[in-house]
Amino acid sequence: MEKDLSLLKDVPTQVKDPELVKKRRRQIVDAAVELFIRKGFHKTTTREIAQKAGLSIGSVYEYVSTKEDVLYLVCDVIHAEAERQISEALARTAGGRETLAEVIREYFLVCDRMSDHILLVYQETQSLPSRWRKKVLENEVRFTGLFKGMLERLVTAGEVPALEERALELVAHNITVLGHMWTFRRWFLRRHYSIDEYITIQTALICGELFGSK
Amino acid sequence: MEKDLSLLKDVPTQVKDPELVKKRRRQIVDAAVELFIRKGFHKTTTREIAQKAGLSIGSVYEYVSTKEDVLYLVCDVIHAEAERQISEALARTAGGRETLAEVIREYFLVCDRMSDHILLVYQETQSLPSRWRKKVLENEVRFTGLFKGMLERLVTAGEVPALEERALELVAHNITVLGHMWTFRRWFLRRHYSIDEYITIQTALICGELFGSK
DNA sequence: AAGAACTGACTGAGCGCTCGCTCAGGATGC
DNA sequence: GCATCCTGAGCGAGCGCTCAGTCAGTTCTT
Repeated sequence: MEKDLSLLKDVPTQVKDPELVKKRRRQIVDAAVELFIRKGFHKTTTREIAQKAGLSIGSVYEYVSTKEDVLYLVCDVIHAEAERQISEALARTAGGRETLAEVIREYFLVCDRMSDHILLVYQETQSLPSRWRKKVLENEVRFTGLFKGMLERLVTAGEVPALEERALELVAHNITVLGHMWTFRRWFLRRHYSIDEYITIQTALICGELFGSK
Repeated sequence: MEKDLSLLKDVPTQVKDPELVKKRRRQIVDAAVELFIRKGFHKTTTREIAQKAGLSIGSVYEYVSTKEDVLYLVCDVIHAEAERQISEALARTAGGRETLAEVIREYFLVCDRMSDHILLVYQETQSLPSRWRKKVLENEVRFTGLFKGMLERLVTAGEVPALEERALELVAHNITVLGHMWTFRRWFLRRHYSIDEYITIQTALICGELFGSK
């Protein structure tokens, strides 16, 4: 809900009723996500978005002021959804020895389920006005921060050998990006590995990074 | 030169003289690379490309038949350049114990130098007609294959412990993508790590993957 | 040698169309 | 009857691509 407020500040609307704004924007975003995934941002027209959302173009422009606004809203709900799922997974795990493997597993499964969306963010972030591109990138960092925090907790709990802080941070980035790799190399990886295999092998490799010779 | 022929087959031209085609396409690609990097594919107009290349739009369309053709040519020379540099590095290294670290170093340095170009390929591949998108992705696999080959040679030479073939292949992918990571997270990484630090830490981590537990 | 005929690279005005966005007017609810 | 929300025809800027025409250089003809 704090989120909603910040969005209302960032992306202005002509419509007074905040509940209505929320509802209509949800319609718009849902329509846009599917179209952007299928055709890309540039090849999707505002008319298509309006039609699929069940609104007229005029109405759409009551709730956003540019097409880029729509893209920003889309990126935002994708991030929110991904972060929600990961936070849940982090909260679920006990914090013991198996935490690392469990969290990696959950995260990679999220990447698998949301691969279309992750790809979308990767490819279209550049089309955002720089002010919002920055926000999207900050989200990525916050996201990686979740892993870094977990790793640090494991280190202080003695579950994982102490590494330099900088190395630990890079491991967090590596985990994040290896999840993304499953999405943007899936045209190759899916032909050769199941998601379970992928998770198993990558987990072993990451454990090698942490426990391995240095 | 085999390459030139295949390009002439893939991307037709009205102009008879092959040397001239090569020269003019070089002008077009050079102009387009800079514009695509700065403004993106969609926001760059064919007129801008023509002007920067020192040709009229009409002339440009003697050498390509669509704007997408230009993008494909651009992706192609980027790949060719990257592959050339890596092959050279691979050939230079002796093949002994230090090969792995050296090749990783060279590769990451290439990624650093070419980061704008790598980013471009990542973001605009989707704008290619599917026939060419496929070709670009095949290039990525061939590229990763270079690392896989090197790793296999190290294993048979006994420099690296034997891993399952599938794990070894994923390590090759990981190396490739961690190089790319330096480019598409540079807005963050460059603020916290120098390229040398990045190489040192990542190399240690990758060695952990290979020599580490499991 | 000189003109005629031809070739092929190059030019750029302009066609046809798309698309983001607007705004005057209509519907609805209180 | 006023505020709020919705509608969609229409505007106009911009874009990819075309094509009738130019011209330097080459080949053919006499």
